[in-house]
Amino acid sequence: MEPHEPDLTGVPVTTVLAALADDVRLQIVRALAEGGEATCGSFDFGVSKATRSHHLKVLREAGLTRTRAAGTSRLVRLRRDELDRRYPGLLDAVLSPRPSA
Amino acid sequence: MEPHEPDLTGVPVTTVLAALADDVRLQIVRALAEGGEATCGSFDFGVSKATRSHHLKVLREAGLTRTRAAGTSRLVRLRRDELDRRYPGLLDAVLSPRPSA
DNA sequence: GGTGTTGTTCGATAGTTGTCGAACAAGGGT
DNA sequence: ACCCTTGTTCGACAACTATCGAACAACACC
Repeated sequence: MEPHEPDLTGVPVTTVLAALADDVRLQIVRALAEGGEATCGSFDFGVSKATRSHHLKVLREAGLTRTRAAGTSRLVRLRRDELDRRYPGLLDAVLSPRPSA
Repeated sequence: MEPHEPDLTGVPVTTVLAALADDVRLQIVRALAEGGEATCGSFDFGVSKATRSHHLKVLREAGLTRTRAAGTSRLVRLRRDELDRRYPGLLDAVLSPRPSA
């Protein structure tokens, strides 16, 4: 099965934003931004593994992450460079909003 | 009725992103970013006025816009400065993504 | 080959959301 | 006073989404 990791230019902005507009997924993205590559199982945010798998699929299909097999695990990483090139400042703004209004 | 325009610091990031993650609302925001203040009726993007009113409410309650009465109309404007202070680069990135991947 | 680990997929379900028409409210103009 | 314009609110409805347990698949290791 192909991983279905789309070209960033082909993904509507609304799809990217919708992918980020969820608490669990935002925590995943935050963890990836800080810790680099990680296995799916490392994202234990109080949801079942079925739900986790679903969220990772949403992120992947929105072009936010890439996944590669590594034995029985799968390693997920953020497509930081590509995202920063297409949406400069978006990830920074979303991941660490300024305390000022 | 109070307009329910929240303090930006009190709105979760996911709420802001969810508000932007809709095609009609993004068109409204884009129009506001380019044209400044505008009446609700000026946003005719193929939806009924009930739907339009709903979208404007979502934007307002997410802290993206302010609304003030002006006769029988209402004038809507983008909270650009506040948003740029709290989420630097977000609006720019969302409103005009680079063509490069 | 069997067992355990790691993820994915498949229903099912409850909650949310986008959409509409119709009814309502508030002003302005004549 | 009457009407017209402009928006909001109220059900209603369809579509989507987040969530789960259970079943399945792939791989490693003993």
